Amino acid sequence: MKSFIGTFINKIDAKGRISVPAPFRAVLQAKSLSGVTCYPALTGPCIEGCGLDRIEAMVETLPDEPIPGVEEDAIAHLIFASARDLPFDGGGRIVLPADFLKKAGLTDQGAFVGKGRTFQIWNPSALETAQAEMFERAMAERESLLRARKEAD
Amino acid sequence: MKSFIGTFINKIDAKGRISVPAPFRAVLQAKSLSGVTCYPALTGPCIEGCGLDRIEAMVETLPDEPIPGVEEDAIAHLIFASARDLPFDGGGRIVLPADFLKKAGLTDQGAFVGKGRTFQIWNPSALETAQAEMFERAMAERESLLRARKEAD
DNA sequence: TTGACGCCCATATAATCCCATGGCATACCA
DNA sequence: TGGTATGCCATGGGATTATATGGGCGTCAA
Repeated sequence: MKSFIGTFINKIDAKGRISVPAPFRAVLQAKSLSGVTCYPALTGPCIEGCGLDRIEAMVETLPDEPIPGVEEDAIAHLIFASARDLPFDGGGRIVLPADFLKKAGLTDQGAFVGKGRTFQIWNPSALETAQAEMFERAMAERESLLRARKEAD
Repeated sequence: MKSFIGTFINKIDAKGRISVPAPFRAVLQAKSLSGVTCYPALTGPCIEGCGLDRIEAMVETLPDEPIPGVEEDAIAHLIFASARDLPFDGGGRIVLPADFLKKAGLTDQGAFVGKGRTFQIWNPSALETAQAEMFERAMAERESLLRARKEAD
């Protein structure tokens, strides 16, 4: 199973088009997919994407109750209602809908960030800020772990 | 299971290419891999590498929730965002991306350092400095251990 | 009619492949 | 044992291909 790896910055043209990085396209082509499925990320100001197969797998995991509970309904709504299937054009580009551009603060450039099973599309400068924060937090986490280990000795 | 052992210094050409040492390639070929996966090391000014299988194994350990927590999201980000899959060319070389060259201070030469399950790529002179420091610290550690043992007698 | 959208082609640049070379170590032969 | 042949490996450069990106044209719907 190939995964989405690496960060690639591409341009967004006047039509809202952006090239999906070739390595990411290769991951999808391995599943015979000719497009990506995108939805607003719940964890940050960016767009998340994956293959349609993953979305369909999500459907399977949801309980198929005739009368869904409030929780399931909310989850289904968040993911499925706002998800869009974006097909590649001849050059491997997708068109980002206006609401996605707005949600992620995208203007002239988009950064594709690999996340393993999924990827995200960020405004490059927002990405830099967010990454710095994540790094800080990870380092702090690491420090406290080392301290705990030392005390345990 | 073969592991990455030894140190090899190879040239970096104008295109950013560097030959992966044949013994290292053999380790990867044993796993039917035709490339290496590299990422900036957290512990020092160098690039770390391993087989793609090792990264994919990490994907498996991550929880596969439709809605990831912020924590899991950050972990996936730190692992995958800065990693790159670098395939071998016909001569067993890889091309090092510009940001890797910068991170590790690489210019005309790179030192491949075996670390068992992984390996690292260093600027040769930076490696020498770092190794001297590591040696100093190891010796100091040894001294204090010996002293502690003597007091215990 | 005016956008929005899908589809096509054009192009510069960057990445990838391919082959040639020289050095080193090993294997082979006289 | 000395000398030579062979093969692998690291490296250089050129040719070919892929990629990212810009723009044009027809179709459909508001």
